Amino acid sequence: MLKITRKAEYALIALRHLNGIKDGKLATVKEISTQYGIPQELLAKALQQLARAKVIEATKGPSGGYKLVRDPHEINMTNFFEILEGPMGIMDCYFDSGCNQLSACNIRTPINRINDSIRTIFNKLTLADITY
Amino acid sequence: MLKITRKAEYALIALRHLNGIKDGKLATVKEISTQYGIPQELLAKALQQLARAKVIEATKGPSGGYKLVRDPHEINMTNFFEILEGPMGIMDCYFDSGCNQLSACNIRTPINRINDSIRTIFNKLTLADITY
DNA sequence: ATATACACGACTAAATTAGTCGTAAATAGT
DNA sequence: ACTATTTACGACTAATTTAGTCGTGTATAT
Repeated sequence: MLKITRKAEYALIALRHLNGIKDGKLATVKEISTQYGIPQELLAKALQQLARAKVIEATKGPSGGYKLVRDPHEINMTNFFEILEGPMGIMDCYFDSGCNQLSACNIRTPINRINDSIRTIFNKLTLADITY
Repeated sequence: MLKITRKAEYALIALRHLNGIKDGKLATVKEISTQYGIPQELLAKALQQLARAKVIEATKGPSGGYKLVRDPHEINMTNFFEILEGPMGIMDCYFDSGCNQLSACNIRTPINRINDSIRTIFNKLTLADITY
């Protein structure tokens, strides 16, 4: 329970890698996936999502690859996870309104408080923190 | 992502319910499941787990049911979730040692810090907090 | 006895996650 | 222009996890 997906895990490994390479240099999906033993296609998808979200930037063609384009201090983990996995909450009702229990539910308020606590943690955590 | 299971959700609703009823009184699975619109068998299982863990106490037979036996302040949420769902961590490697990425992994340390933060939140949260 | 309520393992169904494949588009080097 | 390389992306399948059901057993109050 409370697990993140492998896709997010892989993406985090990749981001950290990108953060570690020299300015201007690029890293390819292939490089990263072989270096860390990650399924290439799956990592590719994750990086595509991050590229769409403008967290990283892609260059196509030979000698292409990805690089970080944002300050690692500006990439917070709530953001990061929501790019890859959609809304982050321990229960759907934090976002959805379509709940069948509805009126009877006696834990909505406390659950929301927990959610907020977790989101606060992830809001404060940036890629820079992950990098040490 | 980072979701708790429905079973845990149902159990939380039930615990809160048990916490709200008069001292000495019991509540049955049937009552709770109909009141909150929860599948009876699934709730039954969750409560059985909590009973085994001595968080609640069962009385069999007619006019039987469950009651809380611990001080709500002593039931913390890490405990609670781990009774129902096993080890709580955003990644398995927090507990498992059998990871295939292993040596190459560049995020183990930061991931563990995140895990600790989340566990700290849940450690501090007790059933009493959930009840308001 | 009987009806009520918990205990529990086995099973099925649904949903989510993980991973693969095929194809397209851009581009650097020749 | 051709080719090899690399990202882009949707469709698909496989694996795993979660949700929910069923059958059977045991305790007990009346």
